[in-house]
Amino acid sequence: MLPERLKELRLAKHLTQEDVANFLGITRPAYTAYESGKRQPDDSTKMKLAQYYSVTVDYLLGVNKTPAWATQQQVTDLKTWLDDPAAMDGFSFGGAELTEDEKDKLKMSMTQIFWNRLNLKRMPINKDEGGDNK
Amino acid sequence: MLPERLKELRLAKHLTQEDVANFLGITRPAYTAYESGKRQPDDSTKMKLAQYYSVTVDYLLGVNKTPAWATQQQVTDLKTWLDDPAAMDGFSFGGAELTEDEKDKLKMSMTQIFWNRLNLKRMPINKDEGGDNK
DNA sequence: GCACTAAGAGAATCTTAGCGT
DNA sequence: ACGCTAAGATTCTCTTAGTGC
Repeated sequence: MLPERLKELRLAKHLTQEDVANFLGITRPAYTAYESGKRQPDDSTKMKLAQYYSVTVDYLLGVNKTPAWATQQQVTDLKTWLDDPAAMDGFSFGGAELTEDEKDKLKMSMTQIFWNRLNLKRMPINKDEGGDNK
Repeated sequence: MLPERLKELRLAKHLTQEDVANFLGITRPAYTAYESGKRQPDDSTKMKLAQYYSVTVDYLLGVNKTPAWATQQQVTDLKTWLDDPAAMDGFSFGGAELTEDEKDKLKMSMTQIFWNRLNLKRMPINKDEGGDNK
């Protein structure tokens, strides 16, 4: 998932692999390996990339995917709510309206909260008291 | 930053290092190294942990910190807005109100958007046309 | 010029085993 | 019980050098 994101974001800004490699302070082949999925950048590099493209690390990793246990009804509910213009209408940020990009980021976060909420209902965290100590 | 987060989240759930290690499918010492900061979990493990604790990977990595270039005025503006109860008043999510935990997560995302917005004004992305081709 | 691949050195990680509280 | 450390083997990453479009 991370390779696709990197390529998508890079091409959207009309940058070459060398441009990004120079920004990161690494060589071209090293960055190529990221987009090829052969190697993975460390945390520091990932955070640099996320800030460079103004996205979250979660987005780079593809965390905001629909979980496997999601029902079709839940997917529909989420989409309906996110696509409702009223959801973020009048939602100002320190006096200034949100841009479309910012709304997208906010929707991504809300999507994550949405699935987390359902996940908590499905798998409440409870300590495993009963061990295998015969 | 990640070590502190892991310990903080684990203790909040009253879990032992072994509990988390078993969940991740690794040994106790391996997980201990994460909290000690001696080793770093791979992406897959980080995503597991983020979902386990219902937080974002950005939060685990400490991305939502105040940037170094932030002015005191900006910090104050952000805090004032986030602390305003009206900011998220009447903000329902598919009919259900947000919990305090969910509001915190949303505030974290908005904080990130806030700093990203200011960062874009400071450092607009422009391709480096002028190379060193003498 | 841009993107990809190969080989070698270097660095990080995991498990097993053992120590301290 | 819980948490931390040491040593060995395994695995991954980075740079340099070279190929194709």
